[in-house]
Amino acid sequence: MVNSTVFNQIVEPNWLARPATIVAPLLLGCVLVRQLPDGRVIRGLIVETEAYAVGDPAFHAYKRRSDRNSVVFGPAGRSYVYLIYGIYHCFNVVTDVDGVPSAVLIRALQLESVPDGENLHRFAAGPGKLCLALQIDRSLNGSLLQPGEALWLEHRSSEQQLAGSDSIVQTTRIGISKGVDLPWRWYIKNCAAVSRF
DNA sequence: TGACTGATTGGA
DNA sequence: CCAATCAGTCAT
Repeated sequence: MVNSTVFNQIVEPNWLARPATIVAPLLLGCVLVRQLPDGRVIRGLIVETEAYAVGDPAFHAYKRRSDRNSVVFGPAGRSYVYLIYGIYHCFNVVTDVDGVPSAVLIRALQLESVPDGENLHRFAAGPGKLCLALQIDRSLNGSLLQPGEALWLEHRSSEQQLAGSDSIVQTTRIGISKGVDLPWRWYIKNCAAVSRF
């Protein structure tokens, strides 16, 4: 009864080494931690996720391995970051076992604080916006998600336990033109930091 | 609804 | 080589 009530447990690669459709809802309520080059730390509660997996036509790895998507073919516990529409970045957590392409897109965070004048609940409400807020770009693609690196994940603390499955909404994914019927998007119900309701 | 932006991809 | 596409965001 010492550290467990004070410090969050780190999310380990083995915990992520399951199908993206399993991990994506479990990541809701976990904390994404960003340590900036100057040492400052930004923490955000994950409130919206999407799964991308084998046989999924919307997945970047649907057709073949390439320079861009190679990290999602590797073992769980690394970041997959790509540039989208020429201007924004998207951050994913690589999941499932080595050799099975799979990832979870982190779509929105609830931050602890935001710059003066910014909306606390909207500053990281969207995959491009959260990468801006946490200064995530392609230089972090393939990085290990563990303390001491630029990014890591922590499990839900006792103060932020989700009430139960009632508090999670499962629906279809956003912004894609293929695989639109797969219900592989999850978000925390009634959370003002979700990108779209 | 459409403008913006540039890496990536797939087809000549 | 070139054209289309794109897991987004914001202003209109």
